[in-house]
Parts: sequence; structure tokens; C-alpha cells
Amino acid sequence: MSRKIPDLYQVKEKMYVATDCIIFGFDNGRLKLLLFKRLVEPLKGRWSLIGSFVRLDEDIDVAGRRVLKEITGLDNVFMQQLKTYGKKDRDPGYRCISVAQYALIRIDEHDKKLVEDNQAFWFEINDLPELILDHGQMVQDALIQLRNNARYKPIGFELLPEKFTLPQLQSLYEAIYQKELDSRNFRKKVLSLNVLRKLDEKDKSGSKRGAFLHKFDHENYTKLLESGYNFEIA
Amino acid sequence: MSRKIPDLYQVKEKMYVATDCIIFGFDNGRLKLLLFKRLVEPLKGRWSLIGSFVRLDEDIDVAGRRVLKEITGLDNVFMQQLKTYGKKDRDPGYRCISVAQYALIRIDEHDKKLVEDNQAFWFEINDLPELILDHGQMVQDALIQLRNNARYKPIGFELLPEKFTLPQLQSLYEAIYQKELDSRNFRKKVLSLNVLRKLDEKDKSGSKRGAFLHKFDHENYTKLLESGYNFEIA
DNA sequence: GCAAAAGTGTTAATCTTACACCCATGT
DNA sequence: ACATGGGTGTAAGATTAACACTTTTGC
Repeated sequence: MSRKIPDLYQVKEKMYVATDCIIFGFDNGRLKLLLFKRLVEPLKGRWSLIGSFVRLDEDIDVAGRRVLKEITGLDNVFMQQLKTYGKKDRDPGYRCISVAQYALIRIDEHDKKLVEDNQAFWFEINDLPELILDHGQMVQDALIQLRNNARYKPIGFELLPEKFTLPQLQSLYEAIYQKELDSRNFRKKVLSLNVLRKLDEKDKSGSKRGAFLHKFDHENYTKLLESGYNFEIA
Repeated sequence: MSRKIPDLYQVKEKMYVATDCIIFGFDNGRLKLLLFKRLVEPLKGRWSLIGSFVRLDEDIDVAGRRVLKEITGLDNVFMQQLKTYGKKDRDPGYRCISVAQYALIRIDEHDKKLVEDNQAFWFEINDLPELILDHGQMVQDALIQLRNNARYKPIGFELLPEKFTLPQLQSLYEAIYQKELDSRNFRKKVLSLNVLRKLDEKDKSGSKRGAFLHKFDHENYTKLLESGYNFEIA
């Protein structure tokens, strides 16, 4: 008896693979996004996410980190795959799919000169310009993903300085969820998670009285995870 | 003043893009996965997910649906992107990235003859063979995603026949979360969601007494969604 | 009549929400 | 002394978790 070999693996065609980065930052109570003005054709002068083709000898996540470094000067940043955009006509001209990745950076640590040289700018999340191709959709999707993830994983801290105050943390969550939170309930909740280390220092930049600085306690977080605990905020 | 143009978009290299499908089914109280024995080199005879190269004139999700149809005969199936696997050496020989997509099918509706002809088999999720390349990782990731999504979205119903009993629904959730549930609490919870329509029919296959059949009420679900409701099970 | 699965309610414990005042400090 | 933001507790309501017996019917 002869079996028909399915042709699943028969047609082989190559295409371009790009990656685009949705770079979030948090500054002054506002959630922001880094966008840049394209310096080259096609679509020169239009606003877009920051991206690059993925090279043949390069992992996709490495390509994302390369782009991020090129534009912000930062290494070792929180970055996670969002989704791959693969409509056949998403990019006019040639077939190109894009693996979108989103990054959370500490906005005070990035290289402002580099950003400027690349014609990149920070936009408030509620006040974005029109973006090329499907980049607008990517941003929408990234925001949804950020909201889903920040609730159950301690990724919000990636947007804050290493030392932060509770009012700062609260205003970050308010910016992410676009919703005011009650400070008594918020503090009760986050403190009960046992992953913040209160320092003896105060940050006086926000008020006369000053607010105590805290650090996220990675070690305790990992330890708690192992004993079946789950993080949840907001 | 002259600006240096960044080389982000300068290097352009094409690569193969494949898609692999993680196909879940639910049968007899067990969560199952459809795998197939490769009929062609390379890796002939080894177990793998079902996949295909994505064609130049084909959307990535369409490629997934094509594969699914080819192997199960089914159209209009729940399918969602999981993640793109893009390590540079994940596939020995040539550079190929794979966009993994997972599908939930009603196992009673698929074309068993086709599955057989393709040397495909259903495996219990807890008893999988070793898979080629990074397919084992894909399956792990898909399971996590399934668990995360089934809790907050009514996708579990995609694995059940259109008419199902509450004990069946419960055993599905028990299979997904690998955890026994209390039937009183479970019924209270799902019934309170107001998205099940109880029919006058009983299914007597599971017991002498028979259990009432129910249908998922899509219309009411969409209506409720609009008025800011959220689904949650288990 | 008995085995096997379907169906049903209550209570205690926990978590969530709403809400308002005093504190510390720089000016 | 006053303006500004930091910090704290309690009570009512809602949700979850634990728990056991009766019903139906085919054999």
C-alpha cells in the first residue's frame, strides 16, 4: 500500500523577517512610548516603532536587544515577545513579517543624546501620532499585554528606578490601568506581598515630608514563587 | 549639520518562515494533543508537531488553518498565535523560524481517516513522546497559555461538543488545571456567569440518570462583555 | 435493591471596597 | 502658620472554600 506524502513541507519560500520594539517608559506620572521619525525611504518622515531586519545569524530576541541598544544605549533590559505580525500585504513592496517585542526601560537611565541623534522622541501613551503600517495595532496589543502582565508579574518595577517610593509605584499602576487607586488599599496590598524592602532613605523630591524609598526584593520573590505564591496587584 | 543614518534597516537577509500547530482535543476526560510521525527526511520517523512553511502569498494564520485542514479536515477552528521561535540554530541545516499557533478542536468532529493517512496520532498530554527540535518547548508553552486563557475567556467550550453536560465541562477544567474541583462550587460558579443555556435534553451516555445538556450562549456573552463583565472560571 | 453518577445549600473564612483624618516638613 | 503630599485603620459587603446527603435510573 502506497502512502501519499503530504506536501506540507514541500513549498519553500524565503521572506524578510523584521523585529519592531514597543519601548515603554514611565516619567513624571505618565506612561510613555519611544517612537522615531523615519530617516530613510520608504515612508521617510513618518512616525514608526523602532525596528530592524533580523539577520541570518542572529536570534530574534538578540535582534531586539541590538535595536534597543542602538537607540537607547541600554543593555539588560526587560524585553518580551508580543506577537508576530504576518499578513501577506502588511508591508507594501516585499513580503516581510515582523516579530514585535515590547521593552520596559527605566527612563532615567537611557542615553538621551543617542535618542536625539536617532530622531527618536518620547510620546505620552494617550497622545500618540499616527504610525506607519500596522505599528498602531502593535502598540494597542502591547498595551493590553502590559496590562495583563503587570497585574500578575512584578514587571512594573522595570519601569521605576531601583529605589522608588510607594506613591511612585501607585502612580505607575494608575498610569498603566488608567484608573485612580485608593492609597490605603494599594499600600495594604503591595506590602502584604512581601516583596518590597523598605530602606532608611527618603526621597524628598515629591514632597516636603519625603517618602520612604523601597526596593523590589528579587530573592524573596523567587523564594516565595517556589512555595506556590502568586503575585497580584491592582 | 549632517546626521548619521543608522544601519537598522540596512542589512536585509531572507529566511524560511514556518508555522507549527499545537492541536488540543478533549476526549473521555483527557486532554490530548495531535502529533505526527514525520514521513520525510530530515528526522524521518520522529514525532513532531504538524507544520508547514508559510508561503510568500499567504498570511501566517492562514498557513496555520491550511495545515489544520490538511490534517484534520476541519475549517473554522479556534486558533491563536502562541509565540515565535527564532533561535538562530533551532533548525539545523538552514535558518528557519517558526510561528507556533495553538488550536482547540472538537475531537468528535475531526476526520479520523485523514489523521490516520497522515500518520498522526492523539497522545494524552501527560504521556507525550519526545519531540523534535524545540517542539517540546512549544507544547509546554502552549499548555501554560491554554491554562492562562481558559480561566478568563470562554475558550474551553471549543474543546467540547456544542451540547455538553456540566459534569463534562467540569472534567474538562479538571484536565486543563490538573486539579479536582468541587462540583457544588463549580456549578454555582459557571451558572452564575449566565452564559449557559440549559436544554431539555439529557445525555445518558455518562450515567443511568443522565445529565442535562447545555449550550454556550455566545450572544449573551457578547452582550455581557459590552457592559463590562468578566468571565472567570476555576 | 443496589451501584453509579447527577444534582443541590449552608456556613465560616477570606478578601475587597469604601471611606477621613493626622503627620512631617519646607517655605 | 500653612500648604503639600505621606502615611495610617476599620467596618460592611462580596467572594471563596469547605463540606454530605438525596435523587434518578439501568441493571
